Amino acid sequence: MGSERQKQALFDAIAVMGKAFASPRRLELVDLLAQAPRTVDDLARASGQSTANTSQHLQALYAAGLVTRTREGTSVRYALAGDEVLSLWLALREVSVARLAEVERAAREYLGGDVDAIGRDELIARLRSGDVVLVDVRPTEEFQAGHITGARSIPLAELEDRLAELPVDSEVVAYCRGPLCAFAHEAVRRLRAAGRDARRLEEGWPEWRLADRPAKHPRAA
Amino acid sequence: MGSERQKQALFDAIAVMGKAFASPRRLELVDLLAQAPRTVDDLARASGQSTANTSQHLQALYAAGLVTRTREGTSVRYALAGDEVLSLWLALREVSVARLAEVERAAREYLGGDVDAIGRDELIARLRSGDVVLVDVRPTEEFQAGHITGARSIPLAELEDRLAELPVDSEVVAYCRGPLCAFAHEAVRRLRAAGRDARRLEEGWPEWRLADRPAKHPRAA
DNA sequence: CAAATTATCAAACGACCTATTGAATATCAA
DNA sequence: TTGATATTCAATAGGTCGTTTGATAATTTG
Repeated sequence: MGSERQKQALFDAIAVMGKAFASPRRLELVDLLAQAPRTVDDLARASGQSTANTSQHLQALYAAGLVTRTREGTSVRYALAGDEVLSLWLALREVSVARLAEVERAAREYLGGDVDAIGRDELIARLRSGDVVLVDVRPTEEFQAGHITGARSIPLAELEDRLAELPVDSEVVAYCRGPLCAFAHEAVRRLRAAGRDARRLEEGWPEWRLADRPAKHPRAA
Repeated sequence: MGSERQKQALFDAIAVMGKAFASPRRLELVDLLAQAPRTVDDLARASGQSTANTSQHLQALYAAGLVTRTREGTSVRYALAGDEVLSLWLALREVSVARLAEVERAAREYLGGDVDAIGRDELIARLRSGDVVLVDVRPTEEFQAGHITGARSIPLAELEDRLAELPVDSEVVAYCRGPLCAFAHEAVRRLRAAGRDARRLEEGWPEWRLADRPAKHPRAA
């Protein structure tokens, strides 16, 4: 029968993974990696922290088994270690939104005013009948790493300049990184300001992919 | 559009929940609460730490929204804040076993030699045909707080004394707190040593209960 | 009301974690 | 080989976290 010391060693080992989720900066990196694999430098720029610090956090995530890394020439590309890790992150995020008022408040503040949303099932039906245009407003690299089948890529920064690409008579549905990402909210607000009929998809690309919906994987699994 | 500062505030808030999972002692408390609600004193004794320390950790868990508490006379009873929290804990544990070699190693060491196991579906079939006895080897209070229908309670400590209660011609299936709990492993070893035909159930009570009621957030599963 | 039980608080010390800085290493291209 | 880019390492300082100890608050019991 296992001893008390062995049981504590077990919890100590599990807490290594728990600790990995204990830093906001690391969570931000995990959230970025949930969209697409990236290099250290890329992650440092996207998360607005120094390269050395980013590297250090990535190594902590690596030690916790949450990410993999592969050398690519002069760069090192990090990626989430698997879909279980992705769903663990999504679950943590979801529970924290549900149970921590402060998270909910910070999310509302960050996302700005609420905009009309559309659910998965309705989107699929509308896509099938062809009377809706689906737009991926994330950065191009993330779109290229994987996106919802049938979506076209118009990064938020280019939205106003490329309005002409969107048919005037169809409703536009925008999606981005997930329910806590501000891109789709902002896209819908700008589309509405331009007189378009627009809603945001309730979920983002990672949630859609996990739900095993039609998706395009360039780096096929 | 949300500012960088607001985004960081959001991750800061989520990290509050992450931090709650960063301490082995807290994880042990969560694991105990996954079996049944308990008082501070009870948890302190069960986890082998001081009352003051236990109370402090419980308050950290409370601040992270992972547990609820209710006063009951002179005691305070803590409980997991919901099934989402339970499945989040189970998910973290599972991923850590899958991705951290050290967890897997510590688990093997703690559990002792491997013993034959039986899966959920097979157990249900065998229970229906009546040629198996299901034994819950957890402490009595945990059995009383909830158990698999049809199981009888024989805490591990009483197993040898109560061998006569188990029919000699039926196989015995033992279950406990979960796959990282040593009770069922040890029970099977003792039953075998007593000449009985015995296996352990692969999962424990919390997993069984969650599987019975499909999660409210199947996306996170 | 006083005593006993249970839980929380407060202070203090040590241990650990985080961010920064500057140096060191690895890979590629010339 | 040298230079350039990308990443990691090492050292440090500041902050946070965890445990212990002893005292305090809330509730029940005598």
